Parts: sequence; structure tokens; C-alpha cells
Amino acid sequence: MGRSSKEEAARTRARIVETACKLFRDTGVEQISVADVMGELGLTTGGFYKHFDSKEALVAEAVALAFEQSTSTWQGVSKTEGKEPMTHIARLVEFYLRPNPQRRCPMIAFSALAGSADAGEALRHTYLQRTKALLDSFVGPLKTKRGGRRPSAAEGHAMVLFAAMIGARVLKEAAGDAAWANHIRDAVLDAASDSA
Amino acid sequence: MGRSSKEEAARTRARIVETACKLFRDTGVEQISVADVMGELGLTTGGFYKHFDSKEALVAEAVALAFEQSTSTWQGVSKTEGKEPMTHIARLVEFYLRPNPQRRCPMIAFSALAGSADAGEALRHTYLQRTKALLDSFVGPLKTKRGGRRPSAAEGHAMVLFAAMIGARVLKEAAGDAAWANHIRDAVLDAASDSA
DNA sequence: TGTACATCAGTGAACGCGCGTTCACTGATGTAC
DNA sequence: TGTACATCAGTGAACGCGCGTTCACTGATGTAC
Repeated sequence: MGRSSKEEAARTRARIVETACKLFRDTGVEQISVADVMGELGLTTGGFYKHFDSKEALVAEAVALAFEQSTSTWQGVSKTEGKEPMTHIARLVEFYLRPNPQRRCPMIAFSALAGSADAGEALRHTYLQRTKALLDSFVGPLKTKRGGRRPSAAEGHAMVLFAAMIGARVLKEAAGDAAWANHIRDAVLDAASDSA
Repeated sequence: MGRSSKEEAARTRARIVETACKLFRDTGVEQISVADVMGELGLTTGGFYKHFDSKEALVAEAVALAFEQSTSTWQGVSKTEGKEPMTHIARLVEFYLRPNPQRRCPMIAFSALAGSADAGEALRHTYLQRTKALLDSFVGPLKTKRGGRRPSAAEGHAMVLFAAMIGARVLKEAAGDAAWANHIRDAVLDAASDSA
């Protein structure tokens, strides 16, 4: 097997990022090796470094892609809309806590990495900016237009729901089908739909 | 250096668990090696296996200890009390989200481990049982005595706050001092004290 | 357009390294008389 | 209580293994004439 065309190479590069994104997100960056990613694509390990300087560089791109996927799905859910801001939030919470999400949430999956001392600057920046963006798209519609920097009561309530849905999913992912984890999830769903 | 007395050996064993607990909790099980733990105590790696069958066995005990520490601190906070159940919860949330917690929360630190496919049975059991216990000590006082298995509205509200404080701390640990993470934390604190 | 050469995507073996674990050994501790 | 022997906590070197990364090599692709 010889050289690939530029188009093919670019496609390969993209496939590496996509595969890494999926594996890192669901299984963890530490548990997935460069060989795992390349093997999944039927490629050999050495070729990886024709596309990336290091595993860390791949991690940074894979995390960015995970957030892009989440954000765009999020926007899709948000756009299917009625008008009232509270139903907007209820819809997002319901989607976020849907029964069998295929992928883990990047805010959760990469939180430890983003918080760790040896995280790359690119990764930390992506995490912070993208999580803030998700928060804004959640709370944003309630923002008092051009006004006080103290969050309003409605904003506060939305932020609590944002935190609660994340907490509920952390526990759900750890606890599987334990009854109490489902009760927590249901309580958060109820709270979100009550705020309509 | 020859054999240690039984007392000394037992103390060494306990110190290994305590050190491992601290390091695993704050830095992560994968990032801390057996040599790291033993080195922190001024001991050599080989001796570890006089006390434990494997790293996995140590992890299980360290996680159990982390939860014991959390649970007992939790009870301490809960006992400093007035009577009303809602202030009980406000006090716990305030403690949980205090500005500079020395240790990470075991429910968060070990959630990925507990949820992963290759987690030991002992660890998973500890995580599930102990997290449920923390939830019960949070929600418990509100339980309708001996009554309906549908959670009451007050229970539901408490569960939302439980999830919210965990979500807030996940984001705080990942985001450090980012303003939005502090806003979320403040919103959860407000919600907890409003429920008095 | 056709030919000669440079490029470089992908291969597969090798590298150094840190990991969890094992092992022969030491010598103080514990035990049997 | 004192002596002889067995035990075993802790040592430090070694083990196999998987990891991230490097490297010489291959041959199709891209380019210069």
C-alpha cells in the first residue's frame, strides 16, 4: 500500500477524529490508546503521526468535535419550538435525560480531564467555552435584555435545572438502573416541566 | 530493615489505604500508581503485596474509606441542627458547595469508575450503596412515614437539589474560577436556602 | 500529453518508559520448648 | 525466663506488558519539464 491522495488523506484524518471522539467520550481518554483508534479504522499505529503531532493533539480535536455534536443536537432540539421560554428548557432537559442516550455528555465525560493539572491549554479552553455556550443556550432566552448583571430569579431557576440535569446524569451513568437514580432523574424532569 | 510487629503492620496497612484514598480521590485511580502510594509513605513497591492482593483490592478499600469519610462529615453537618427539614437540606448544600473543599466528592470522583464495564463488583456495590445512603440522609427526613412509594413533592424538590449540588460541583471542579460556574453554584445555594 | 522525479500516506518493527506484579532475600518479631 | 527456630513485613531488582512515539521503508500520488 502506497501513498493516498490528498482527498483520501483528509478523509482519513477526519475519520480518526470521529472515531477517537466516540471512543474517548464513551470509554475515556486514558483507556483508549492510539492503536485502539487506528485499529478501529483498519489502519496501523505508525500512520497516526502523519496526521497529528501527539495523542494530546488528537484529544483536543476529539473533545472539540464532541462539543460540536452536542451543541448542534441541542440547537436542533431547541429549534423545534413553541414560544414560551420555560417549555424551551423543559424540552432540553427532557432530551438531555432521555432514556437511552447513545453517547455520554462531553461536559461530564471530559470534566475530570479539563479540571486536571496537566490538561492541555486547548482542551481546557474548548471545555470552558463550549460548556458556557451550552449553558447560555439553556439560560440565554431568559436573560434580562441588556440589563443588570445579577441573574434574575428565572435565570437562577434555569441554572439550577442545568446543574440538576447534569448531576442526575452523572448519577445515572454511574448507577445504571438503580431505582434511586431513576427517581432523581424523574424528579428533575418533573421540576423542568413544572417550570412551564 | 526486618520484619515489623503485627501492630506496626496493621498501622502500615491502614496508612496505605488512607494515602491511596487521598490520592485516588483527588488525582484519579488511573493516574496514581502503586509505587506513588508506597513512595508517599517512604516504603518500597514490593511490600505492597504483603497487604493487598492487587491494586484493584486497594482501590475498593480506598473508595469505601472515601465514602465513610464523606458520610461521617455529612452526619456531623446534619447534626448541628435546628428542627426544620428544609434548613437541614440548606445546611448540607451549603457545606457541599463550600468555597474550598479539601477533597473531591467521591460520588463524582469515582462515578466513571463505578459506571465502567470493568469495575470490580466490590467497588460498584460500595458506590451504589453509599451514594444511596447519602441521598437518603439528604432526602430521608422528608419521607412520608411508612406511606406511599411515590415520592412526595417535597422529596422531589430535595432530589432536584441533590442532583443540582452535584452538577454544580462537577462544573466547578472542571471550570475552576470561571464566572459562570460560580453563578451556577450561587443559584443552587439560593435555591437550597429558599426552600427553608 | 508523456516521462522522470520528488513527495508523503500508510506500514510494521522497534524504541524507551512506566506500570502491576513476582521473587529471592533480610532480619526483627513471634512462638515452642 | 532463656534459647532455637519459624514466620513474615519490608527491600530492591527483575518480569512481562502495553503504551506513546520514532523510523526506515513502500509505492501510489503530485509535480516539473
